[in-house]
Amino acid sequence: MIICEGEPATSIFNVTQGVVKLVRSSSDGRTQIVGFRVPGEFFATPAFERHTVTAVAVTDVQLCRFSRSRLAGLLREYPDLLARLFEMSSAQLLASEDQVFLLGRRTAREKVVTFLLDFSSRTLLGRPEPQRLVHLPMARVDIADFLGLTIETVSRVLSSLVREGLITVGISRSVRFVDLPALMSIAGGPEPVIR
Amino acid sequence: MIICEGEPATSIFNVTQGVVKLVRSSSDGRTQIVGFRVPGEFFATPAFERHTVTAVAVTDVQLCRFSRSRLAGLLREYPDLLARLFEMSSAQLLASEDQVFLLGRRTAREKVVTFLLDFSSRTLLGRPEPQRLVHLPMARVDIADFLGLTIETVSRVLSSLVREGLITVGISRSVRFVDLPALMSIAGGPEPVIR
DNA sequence: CGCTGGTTTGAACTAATTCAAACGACGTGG
DNA sequence: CCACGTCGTTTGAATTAGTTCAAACCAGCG
Repeated sequence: MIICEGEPATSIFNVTQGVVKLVRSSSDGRTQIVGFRVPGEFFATPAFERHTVTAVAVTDVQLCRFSRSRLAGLLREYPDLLARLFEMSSAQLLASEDQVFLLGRRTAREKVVTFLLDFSSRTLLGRPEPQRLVHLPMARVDIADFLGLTIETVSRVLSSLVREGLITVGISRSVRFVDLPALMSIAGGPEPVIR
Repeated sequence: MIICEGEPATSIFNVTQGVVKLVRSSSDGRTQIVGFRVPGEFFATPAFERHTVTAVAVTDVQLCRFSRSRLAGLLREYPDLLARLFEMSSAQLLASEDQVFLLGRRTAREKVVTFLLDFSSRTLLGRPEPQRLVHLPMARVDIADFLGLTIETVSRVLSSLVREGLITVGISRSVRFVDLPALMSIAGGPEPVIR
């Protein structure tokens, strides 16, 4: 666990290696992952006094920490940095709204396929077209917690995708996209805005 | 309709009267409301070239529009304004993550009660304690679209809350909270962070 | 070799949806 | 002023997507 929901926010983090999950949880034990962070991405916005999420390492991670005071100094020194922070926060808002649509209006199958494609395109740094192969570093329980499903449902959907020949699952949580067009048509999603 | 998803973003808006809904929709007709905006709140972030949501007036509205060019000028003139924008965007991100938890991990009943209490506390400008009476300007279909439910489910939940004596519904979409403690315990939600 | 933690599969169940119909408020026109 | 149509809302019955509970499976590891 890197940071914990509710504790005083003293730093922001940049992931350089590995994957981090951001979790919201309620007192009765239900948890919802509000996002994953892969290398190159930030978490723990400095806009609030306390952390709004719990951050947990999904794999071994390497992080770059900026203390709040250091950040304040940098902001004075480089005024453009604030614009960059604003941009990042806006991009995260956009991603969060995508997730809202996903959770509110899409079926289990659509959720899983969308997750596979999204995560795939996010982890191949720079390369534009969707990869045919993606490695999922997180357990089923994390995928389920991200998609608002149970692990059994995630597992069943993956099995059915394999049965229908759309994907194959290899060892160590790797997934190969066999019928990419079909997968993309299942993912569909909100009207694609040029982003 | 005030702005439309995907069209070039030329302005940002501040609501001064009435209520606006922000909608994401997919090509197959499913829609998800990602937020409501009440007087005092902004929408249509200037961070992207194109609008990421469709904004529709729920009631008669009065808006204050800032063109992008005007905003750019203001940003040059008042550097602190950017910090304010960043804050607003962060607050919206927080709200969006709340909604993610709501959609992903809570039951229909919890969703509806949470919505009632949240909307109530948001519309009473300034007054801190939750009001006993709230006016819902939007139709059932909008509540359903916000909570990822159907109108029938929303209606059924409200009926059951009335039957159990937790609320009463008056004319013209007004709702009175009869047993506020019980409602708040149903709403519960993620661990309350001091915000 | 046997244990452990994650994953898959099966069967029963349930929360929420779907389909259908009745209901009620409201505005319009006779 | 009242009948009528419209649109939003409520209620009911049947259906289903996803969950729950349970057991089997499997890979990695001491």
